[in-house]
Amino acid sequence: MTYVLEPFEQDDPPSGADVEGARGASVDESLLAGLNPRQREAVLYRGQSLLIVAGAGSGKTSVLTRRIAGLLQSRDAWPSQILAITFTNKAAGEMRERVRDLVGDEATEGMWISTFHSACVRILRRQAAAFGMKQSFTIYDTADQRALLKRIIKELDADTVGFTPGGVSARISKLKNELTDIDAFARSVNMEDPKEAGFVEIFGRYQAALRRANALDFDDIIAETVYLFRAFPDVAALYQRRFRHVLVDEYQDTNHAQYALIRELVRPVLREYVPADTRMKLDATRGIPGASLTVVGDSDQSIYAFRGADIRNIVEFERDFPNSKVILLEQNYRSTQNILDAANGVISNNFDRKAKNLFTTVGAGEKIVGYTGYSGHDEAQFVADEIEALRQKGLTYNDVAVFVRTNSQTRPLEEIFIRSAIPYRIPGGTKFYERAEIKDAMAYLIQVANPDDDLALRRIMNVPKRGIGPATEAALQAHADRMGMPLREALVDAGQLGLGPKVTAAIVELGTILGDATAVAATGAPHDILSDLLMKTGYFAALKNSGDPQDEARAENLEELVSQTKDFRTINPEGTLIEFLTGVALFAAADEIDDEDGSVSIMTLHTAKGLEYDTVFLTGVEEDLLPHRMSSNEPGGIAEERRLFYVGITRARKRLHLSLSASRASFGEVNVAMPSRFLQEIPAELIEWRQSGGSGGFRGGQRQLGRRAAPMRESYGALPPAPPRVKTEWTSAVTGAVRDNGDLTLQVGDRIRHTDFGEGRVNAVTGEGSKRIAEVQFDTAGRKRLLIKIAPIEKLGNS
DNA sequence: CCGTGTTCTCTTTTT
DNA sequence: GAGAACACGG
Repeated sequence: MTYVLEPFEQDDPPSGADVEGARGASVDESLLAGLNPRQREAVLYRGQSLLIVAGAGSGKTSVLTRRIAGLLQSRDAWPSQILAITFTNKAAGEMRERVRDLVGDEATEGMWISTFHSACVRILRRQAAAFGMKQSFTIYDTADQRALLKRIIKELDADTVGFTPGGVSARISKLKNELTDIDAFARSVNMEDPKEAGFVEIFGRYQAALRRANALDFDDIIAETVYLFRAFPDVAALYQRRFRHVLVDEYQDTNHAQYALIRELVRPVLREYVPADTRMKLDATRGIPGASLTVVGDSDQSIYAFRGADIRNIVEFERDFPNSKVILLEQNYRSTQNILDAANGVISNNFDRKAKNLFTTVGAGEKIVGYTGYSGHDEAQFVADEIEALRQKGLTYNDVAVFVRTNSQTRPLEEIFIRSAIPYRIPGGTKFYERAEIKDAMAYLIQVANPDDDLALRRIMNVPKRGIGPATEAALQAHADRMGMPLREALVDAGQLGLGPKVTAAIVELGTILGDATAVAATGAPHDILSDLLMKTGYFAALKNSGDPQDEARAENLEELVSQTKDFRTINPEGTLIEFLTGVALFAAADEIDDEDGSVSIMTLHTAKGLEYDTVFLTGVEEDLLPHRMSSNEPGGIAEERRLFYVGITRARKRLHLSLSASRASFGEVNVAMPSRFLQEIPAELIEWRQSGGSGGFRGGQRQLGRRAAPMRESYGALPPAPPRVKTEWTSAVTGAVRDNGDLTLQVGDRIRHTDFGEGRVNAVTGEGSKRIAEVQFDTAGRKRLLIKIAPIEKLGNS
């Protein structure tokens, strides 16, 4: 984890910072070097509110960082008066780095460059007392949230009437993103309806439990900050006075709560909240004018509607902030014209958008390569072969990214990459922090930092095994409820509960261990606390002494966690346990991308946003995957999927590969897949379809690891233009001819030949129509299941 | 209370 | 095809 803490204490502006500086001093010409006129304007504009509509690859990060540097240079701002919000911690780190390169080290001090969540957590910790929480509050991730909801639903027997943790959490999240709290919601809803009343009950209990546990979920982090500002104008004024320039990146992906937060931050400061001795420039009412706001975004790249992102925030910016200036950046500095033409072709199918056409001066570049495999593995093999072929031409693994729509698509890619000895990483896919043993260790740390967190305690109460089962836990819980204390305090009272001597001793010991750790939590080094806990509780020993071979790996993972806590302390010498936990909770997939570690990155299209690569493989361009099946019911769902495709395409600098497969395994079974409708939106002459050459499947399995054969497929050149929009069948010219065995009928006992697996005998045939599957016992390749319609097979006769 | 074996559900994307 | 939930026997 590379998360770097910013100073925790209130970093007051340097004395004199609220003086009206020598405004309008000039910006050094060198700061504007290489910028086009529009970009220059975006750097230099000094009005109240500015919207930069930045098409993909239009150099917005460059503009944003220079704008910040320019504000400093021209004395329009002190560093500490700047608040820049980015989408990921990684983006924040890079922005800080680039501003530092422009203006020097000390000039970035006190500047806040962070994500919405990090900034809000920072504010909330400082102001915790104001809204009745302890500074040590912990953050619940989606899994914690679900675990808690599951418990509540079970308590209420609400599962029997159809409430699921997932469904409820989605709904709560939505409400919080709309700043609808439990009271407002309860008022708005018909409580006669048992379904609604049930939801209100669950929501209420959930919120109460969070409060009792001194915890916030992701959505609370933003919403509570807004509520805090609204309830305490004096607290809001503190930040309004401090942040005179607010800059927000990826504005199209802000949700209502985030929008409201920004509105609060740039609100003028009323006279009553202006200190008497201020030297800041006052407006006519003797208040302080609102901070200047710069937002950067592109509605064509809005891909987080499912998370409450509201595209209207950017579309209606000019209405929301009157007298705002809008600057459009359309020149693209990233991709070749072919790639941009494909992108423009796709996105122009979204109606209801402002016309915008990306262009470049770098020339057409290479054609887009298309490939249709007959299975996910075949598609993955194409990617692997192509990567190796490009490597012969000098491309490095770092330059390559493989995009997927869903996480499950990474599996065949991983398998083939391992087989092909291609180094890869899956940011956000390792799920290190989601492993059971890591969650256990984290629960210990959370419990130590925040003893009110009953959920964390329940998780580790019997890990390692202490003989505390459900009955014992219930007894402890009952005692805690009776006394009105957190579960943690009940541990030390175990002796009063008439439990067995052995289990009582174990409980008291746990209480003591946790108590000792909490005593040093505020200042102690996280790695000391963690290794102490792992030793004293016997968790580490339990894994080491176990017979289960997997436990060895688990122990290693714990060692890895310990070493991460060490790294944390190296980077942040004063970093506390609670700060470590915050960093982990707010750590995002994109934060772990390392573009210099010599490996190919495999990631979801969502994670890919904001990134760029020389060579991009966009895989699974199929109906039901992209656009995803789930999106087709939702209003605007297809348009959002199209934007997702657009985002993927525009990540590529030089080479773009679009691939798909004629069949896709999901949820254990294989289904026939159809090419995505989006493919038809790309001018056909831009794509050069490669044939699968009749080969496919686990071709990689027949080659030696690490040694590469020359690229094996020949190009058949561009294929005829796409047919009109109809349901495409698999003989389609859209995607290049793919094998289609038509109505080939196989029966048990038939002999067949497969291009990769050789000859075999059909053992069974199952399924209907295009999904008919043959189970074949091959003479040498073992038993396989094949989709009869598309497998590269021929019938030899009946044996 | 614990371990094991079986059945069942589920898969979109994420701070 | 995996992970959770449940049932059952020690």
